[in-house]
Amino acid sequence: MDNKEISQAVIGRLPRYFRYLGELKDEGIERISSQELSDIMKVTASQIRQDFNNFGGFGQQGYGYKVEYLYEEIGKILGLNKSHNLIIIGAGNLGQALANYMNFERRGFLFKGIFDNDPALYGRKIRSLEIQPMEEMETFVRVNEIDIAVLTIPKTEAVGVAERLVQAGIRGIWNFAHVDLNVPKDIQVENVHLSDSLMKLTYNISRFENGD
Amino acid sequence: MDNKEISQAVIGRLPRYFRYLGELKDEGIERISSQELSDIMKVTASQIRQDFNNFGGFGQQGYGYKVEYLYEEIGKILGLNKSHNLIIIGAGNLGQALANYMNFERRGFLFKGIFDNDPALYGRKIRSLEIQPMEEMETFVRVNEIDIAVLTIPKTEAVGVAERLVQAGIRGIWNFAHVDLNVPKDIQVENVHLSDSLMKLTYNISRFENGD
DNA sequence: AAGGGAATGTCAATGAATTGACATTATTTT
DNA sequence: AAAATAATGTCAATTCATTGACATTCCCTT
Repeated sequence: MDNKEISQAVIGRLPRYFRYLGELKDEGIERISSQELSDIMKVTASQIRQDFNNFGGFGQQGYGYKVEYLYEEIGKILGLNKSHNLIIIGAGNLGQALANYMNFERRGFLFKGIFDNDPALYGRKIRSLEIQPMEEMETFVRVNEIDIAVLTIPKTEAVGVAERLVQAGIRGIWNFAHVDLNVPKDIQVENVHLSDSLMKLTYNISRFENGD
Repeated sequence: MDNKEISQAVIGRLPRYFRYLGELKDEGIERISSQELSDIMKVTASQIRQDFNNFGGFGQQGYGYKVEYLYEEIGKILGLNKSHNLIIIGAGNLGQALANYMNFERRGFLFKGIFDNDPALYGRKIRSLEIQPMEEMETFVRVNEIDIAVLTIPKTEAVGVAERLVQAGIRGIWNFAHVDLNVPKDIQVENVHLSDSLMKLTYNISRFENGD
């Protein structure tokens, strides 16, 4: 593998390529050119080739790309060839919704535990997982080799919990709390700031109303 | 107002400024310089000034920015001075979680209805809102002046429902379905593709493991 | 009231990302 | 087997975004 740094702009596009290629594969399509993919995905063919070439050539000149092979390779790049153990911190509405969402499991994301600090919830089951007290979080992470913690707790608690998770050896945090976490740079954080997303939407709506 | 196009890169940063300024305001801090904000937010002071200047000068030379004023102005830019009427399409786990999330209401996002096509759910209440059949969606949008539809339905249904919403006069779609919607360009779409986000996280985790 | 200090607003320079162009190479056809 | 075709891989050009530098302007103190 080439070890030059890949820009996050490129990484951000990989899941979308992966999704479209998966759909093409399911439709039984075996090969595709960057131009055809360009038409479907509404991005330039040049960008597609440029993006893929960051990881070495996946295609064959004069032929195009083999859909299944390309799909598999992008999956590997995204780390989807291995399974990942996750825990959810915060058994509120959002935490429960994510725990119940089956599609993640199909991609190798395995929910191993769910934690909360409300005693009223302890022992309650969500899809075969019992809600556990937060005190047991660290031990659980170590014993069960948890890679990823999903933070669905209020922002006031999030920073402290993140620190504890880092101490316990977590590798990545999927952060739904509306706060920026400050963790060592070898710990990956992916933020999902829903209200930020909603504000972008209202900006674009009102911008359009004001005749732009 | 200046009507030159503002890049989405800038727009994407506005909610974060807004959040930090809100916190500063709550702490009773009245003024701040781009350099101080830079230290807190870990972005360059130059970028902060450049970003704000897209909308005309908010600051005073030699003094800095008035926190409250800046907060209000960015709120206006983001369209948060008006309230927005929303409906949720899809009363599954995620739809219910969003309906129950109180913080949106505080910012003027008013959930007016929730729809599903499962008759077993009709009439069931989520926070004072009865789940309604999807057939009533279009009429409801028109009668209640709904701006924004939140799509929390499977991707197979999402494209068709989006078209119906556009016909009914929706202004924006907050799309949680894992599919790209194809709508007229005067209709705004903001995608929240959770699995894409999770894949970015696993990419960064595995990239780090492979000693990059 | 005037001068010094401080921080903005803005211009220029740099850096990053995207697009365009084309030589190269594999495939397919004759 | 050779020529024609097709589409990649890659280089160069362009566009866009970020950073740096500084003159200008405003506040605040004396």
